[in-house]
Amino acid sequence: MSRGPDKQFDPDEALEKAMQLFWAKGYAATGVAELQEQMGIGRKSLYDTFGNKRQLFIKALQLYSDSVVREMFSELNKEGSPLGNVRRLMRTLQEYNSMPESMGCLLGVSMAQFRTNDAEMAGVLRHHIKGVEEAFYKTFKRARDVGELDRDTNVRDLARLYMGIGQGLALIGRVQDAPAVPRSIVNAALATLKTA
Amino acid sequence: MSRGPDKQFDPDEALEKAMQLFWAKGYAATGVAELQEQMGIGRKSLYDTFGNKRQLFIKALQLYSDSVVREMFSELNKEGSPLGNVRRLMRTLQEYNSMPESMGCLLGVSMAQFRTNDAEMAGVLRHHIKGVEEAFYKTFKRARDVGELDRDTNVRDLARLYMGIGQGLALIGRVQDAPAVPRSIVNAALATLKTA
DNA sequence: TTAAACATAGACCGATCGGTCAAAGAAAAG
DNA sequence: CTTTTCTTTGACCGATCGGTCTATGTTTAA
Repeated sequence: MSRGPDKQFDPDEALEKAMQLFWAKGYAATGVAELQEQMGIGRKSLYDTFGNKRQLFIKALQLYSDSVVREMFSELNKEGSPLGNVRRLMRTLQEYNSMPESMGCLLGVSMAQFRTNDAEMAGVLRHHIKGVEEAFYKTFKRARDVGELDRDTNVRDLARLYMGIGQGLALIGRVQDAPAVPRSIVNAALATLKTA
Repeated sequence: MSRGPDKQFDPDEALEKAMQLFWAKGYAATGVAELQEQMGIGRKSLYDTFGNKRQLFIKALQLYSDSVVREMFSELNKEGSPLGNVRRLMRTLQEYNSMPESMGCLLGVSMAQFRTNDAEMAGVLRHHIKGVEEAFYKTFKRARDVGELDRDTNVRDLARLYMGIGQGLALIGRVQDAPAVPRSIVNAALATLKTA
């Protein structure tokens, strides 16, 4: 048996580049030629390694969840006050989405390009945002357990609200040229958490 | 002087159809051939009347603000409790974005396709979402004046939060197949308004 | 050394992209 | 009528779309 030569590029690095491009421009507006240029690989390699544009995109979503989202939300798992962690995360999100060239959230950008009529893609996106919801859910539940939230707080609802606020914030950040609006959104969001 | 024949189509109706298509699919994924088919006009008529695809899209955004958004937010201007109006509006948004084929908000869908690097489009989008912010702002201010909100409530921040929640809700609604998540978001959002 | 299994670059495919243009038709003014 | 001005149709443009395929390495096993 022969195994042939190894790839001359790192598929993970290439996928990372593809993710960045999809993130900035969205699925439809990103061309394969542009992708292969950014990824630094030939077209055949792209199709052999990732299938096609759509499958590449789905893999990019997975990578986004596993890296960007995971990294960002790792804040929530730190020790100490759960609500403190939420506040720190939200301030980070505020800062991030205030930058003049901020690209928002790849999941949100993608939800704007697909709908339930594309059952597979809608399912993939639901799966990923469910992950965000769960991260908030665990944290708010912990907050309630330690008494930082009222005992009758519906932490499931609250988690979904914060996921929604995050998506709205990221979306709006894409077209903002000043930090005022993101700041307001996070200010008002965190103000509601004082009902402890 | 001769005036020549009138148009055989209603530009307003054609623009309405274009708006619907951009709304469902987003700017990049909507082709001109598709547009002219849905609008029921020839290609030359489309370009003579609306300029080009981009200008047509900008006109569609304007129409969306003037019709869909205006209609939806007229709820806020009704007499009676300002916060009651907000609650009714949010429940309407919840219902709308729970429908299995919901398309979210054209403004949000568009923010996902453009960024600050496209200065003109970013400005147009900022302008339109500012309108949403103002609608909430006036209502929350009125709520504070009537004592439905604490005197020290930052109504500007609150307005921006609700605009953000609305965008997040609309975005998530595009890929949801069950009403649970939109319901949670609105439940939790309205729960924070009880601090009157 | 030869053959099999892989990866590479890039030509190439039909289809579609956004946009233009020429020809024909229709209405109003003379 | 004719002329002028406008609209319509649809052919057409170069460019790009996503995707395939051939030809050429390149590496490993036999």
